[in-house]
Amino acid sequence: MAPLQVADPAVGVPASKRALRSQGRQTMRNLLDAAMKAFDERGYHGTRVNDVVKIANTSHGTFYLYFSNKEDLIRALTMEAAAEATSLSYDALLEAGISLDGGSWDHLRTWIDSYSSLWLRYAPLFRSWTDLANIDTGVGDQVRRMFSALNAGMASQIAAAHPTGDLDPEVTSMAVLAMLDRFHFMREFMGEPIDDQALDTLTTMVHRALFAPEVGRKPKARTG
Amino acid sequence: MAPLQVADPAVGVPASKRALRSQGRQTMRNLLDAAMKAFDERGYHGTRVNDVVKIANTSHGTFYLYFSNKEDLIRALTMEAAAEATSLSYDALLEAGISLDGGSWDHLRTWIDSYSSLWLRYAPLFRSWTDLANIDTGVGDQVRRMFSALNAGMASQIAAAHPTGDLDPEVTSMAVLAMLDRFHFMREFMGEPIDDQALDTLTTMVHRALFAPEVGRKPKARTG
Amino acid sequence: MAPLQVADPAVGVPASKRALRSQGRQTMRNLLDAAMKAFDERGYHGTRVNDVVKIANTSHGTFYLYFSNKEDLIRALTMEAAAEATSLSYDALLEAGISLDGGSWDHLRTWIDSYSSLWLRYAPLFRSWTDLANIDTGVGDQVRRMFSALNAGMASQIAAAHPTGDLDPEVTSMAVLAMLDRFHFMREFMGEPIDDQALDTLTTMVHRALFAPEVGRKPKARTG
Amino acid sequence: MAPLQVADPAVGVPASKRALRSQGRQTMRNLLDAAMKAFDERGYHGTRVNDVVKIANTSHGTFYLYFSNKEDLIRALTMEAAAEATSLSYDALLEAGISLDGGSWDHLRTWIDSYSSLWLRYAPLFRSWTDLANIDTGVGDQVRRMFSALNAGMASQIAAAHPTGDLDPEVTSMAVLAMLDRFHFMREFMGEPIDDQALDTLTTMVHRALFAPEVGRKPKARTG
DNA sequence: GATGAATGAGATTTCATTCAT
DNA sequence: TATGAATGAAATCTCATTCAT
Repeated sequence: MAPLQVADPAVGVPASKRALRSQGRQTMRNLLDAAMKAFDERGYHGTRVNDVVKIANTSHGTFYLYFSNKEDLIRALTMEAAAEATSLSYDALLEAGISLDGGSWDHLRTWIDSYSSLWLRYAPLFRSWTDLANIDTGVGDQVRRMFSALNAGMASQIAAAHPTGDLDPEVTSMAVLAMLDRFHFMREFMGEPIDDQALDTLTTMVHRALFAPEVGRKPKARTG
Repeated sequence: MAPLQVADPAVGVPASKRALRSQGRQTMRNLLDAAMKAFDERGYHGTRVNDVVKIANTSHGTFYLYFSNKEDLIRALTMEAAAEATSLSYDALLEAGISLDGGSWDHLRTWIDSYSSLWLRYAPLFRSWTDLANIDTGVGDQVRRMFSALNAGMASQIAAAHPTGDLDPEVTSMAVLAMLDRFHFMREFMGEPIDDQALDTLTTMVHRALFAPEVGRKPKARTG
Repeated sequence: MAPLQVADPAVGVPASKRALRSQGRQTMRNLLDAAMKAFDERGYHGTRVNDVVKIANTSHGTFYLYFSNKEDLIRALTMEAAAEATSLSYDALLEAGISLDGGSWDHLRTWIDSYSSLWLRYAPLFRSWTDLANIDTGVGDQVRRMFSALNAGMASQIAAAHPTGDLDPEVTSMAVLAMLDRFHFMREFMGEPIDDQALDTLTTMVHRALFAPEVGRKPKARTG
Repeated sequence: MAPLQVADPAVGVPASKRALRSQGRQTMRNLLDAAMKAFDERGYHGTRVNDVVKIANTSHGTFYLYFSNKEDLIRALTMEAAAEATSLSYDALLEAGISLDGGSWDHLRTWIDSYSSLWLRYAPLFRSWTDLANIDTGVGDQVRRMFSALNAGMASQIAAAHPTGDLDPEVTSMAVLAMLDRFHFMREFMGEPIDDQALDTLTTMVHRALFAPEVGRKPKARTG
């Protein structure tokens, strides 16, 4: 089962200035890639501009030709990642012929697969977001926007599948995304593999959470 | 439904030294609380020792009387949090008379409630861990140990409830913990409340994921 | 003929923060004095923070404990200088028993003497102002305020001496201050001494310009 | 009353090299003008090569085709200004039929007018000189030479007008130049106009200072 | 115990100048 | 001629940590 085809990041010109010639574009790409590598190795906060330029095999001065500082850099990367992530949302799912309407386990699995490869690709970034989103307003808003879109798409899929569902689609959807996201992080952190078996299990859990008939007792009405 | 009684947070002597008189004990407590506050406002990396001592209304010099450095401080806090978190694990659950054996929604709800209050109490710390765990080995290991315990406890509960279950209890349990943890973060981040309704929904989802009969297709055997 | 007694600079706490103990006040004083020395040797723009701390025999970090940057430093010095300069204005003159009312050459000489010693004391600063006043708004405004006061005082003295004078006192006064100020700069720049003889000549010129009966033709009425 | 005719500003080749075609000549002129504009806005020290080339609508590389460095640029401008200023000196005055011999107010006024338009034209440069002259030896010497010529010319005019004068012509002349120069600066700095009225007043003051009969007491003989 | 002052390693950033095309 | 890209020396600034009182 192939992952969803994700959109070409393209990205290119972040917060920047003058139009770049091809040499300039290449240098900028190098810096972005280098940053990703550096973040992976040492985390955002542990990464020095110095580390990035060393990996990109260029100079300090050059870095500041393309980014006004480290924050600018992570915003550029975030923009790329957010663009790709959006490709996993509602419309993209439909376009890819994937729908949760029928409660299809396979469709769900395909989508989770796509999410998984996205996560793996941008893991260093995703890890940083947790911390950054609460500090840097720029990144925070970017992430919020992206996440909003993702959540809304998922929620409407869920709603469509559950015309008479008893759970709030927005809350449900957020719980699903939370599980997916953090599961990846935890597996890596604990040194466990993220393989097909793990994703199968994950899929089954999500599938049950969304489509299983109610078992056991329902929550009582509450005040507050 | 009252939250699980969590362990006395008094914690005890961090990485530090000599027995403290009550004045000293108080100063130290002030510093720890101040640190928590500072982390909440600016994140771990954004927090300067300066910020902490200002909030604690004490001086630079005093800080280093109680902690050998900034890491020492966060390790102390982590230790407190980890101690409390452990109280949510297997043994604690049993002691509290809570068991998932029967697939009781109410028992699950009680446990989730406990988790929720723990999370809310230590949110600033939890947010930092994501980033820190990859940088500071000390904290990383503390968190890993704590998480291991939590996961093992949860997994054995699941196993007990599902003697013939088809999903790996360790993986399942990690997915549940992931969902709980991240759900809280996301709700806060998106400005949504973490109220009884949200926790009910969450509980129902976990309950279904764990105890629902299989619906739809099962995963096929895979290679890889 | 003794220079006017100028006010105690006192100054002390510039843009700064917490109350300083005596050690701190001393360090700050050292830095201010060192800065003056450095500016004298290399001009404001030629001076590095490094130069200042080397002269003050302290460290980089200490500098930033007292000043947030080089601009902050020059603003502190400017404040001192402006305070002293104000002591040469109207009220100070009267208090010192000096009045231009009678067109007294001696009184004028005394005042010019005071100005001269002020200038010599703050020469490095005065030189920088020309350039800085147009760049840094902070310094610009400080200087403008001080100069305004000085000019107003002088103008009212002139007006008092010339109840029927034909020249605008404000313009006249500015011309006098201009001459005094720049004369000092030029003498230094051209390597000529600023001695009693030079100041006598200067005094006589100012005296004539202010009190001489009109000689030759007056300006015709003009348009524009 | 028309200003003195000032020398052709075409200047000529600065520190630079090969004969320039007309296109090159134009580019160079653009750069010089741009520099003037930049200096006016941000002062010499506040001006980056970048600012200049942006205003001149050309590139970094091009700048260094015409000037070997930033100092070279300001020296070129200084040379232009100095050439024009020299046109206000002795010979130029005589050639223009202007002489202070007779103590003519009108002749003085004409000369001051010329000085005034020169100053206004080169204000950004003049402002920078104060600071620069103490840093850059090249510019310092250029200015000193120019000023020397100006002063000598003025002094001999004064001497001629005062065969039996009691004041040192060199000192007197310097005081006059000082007044003229700084008066312009101060008027601009304080936001006051430099109009005919102001220049009339200035002229009258200089005229009195130079030609008025002694009033009041003379300085006593001094030692030192 | 407590504190204000001092430190300096190390990170960030600027910008005049050179270079390859 | 002209240009965009690259460079790196040198400056600024931060902040965890130590010290003297």
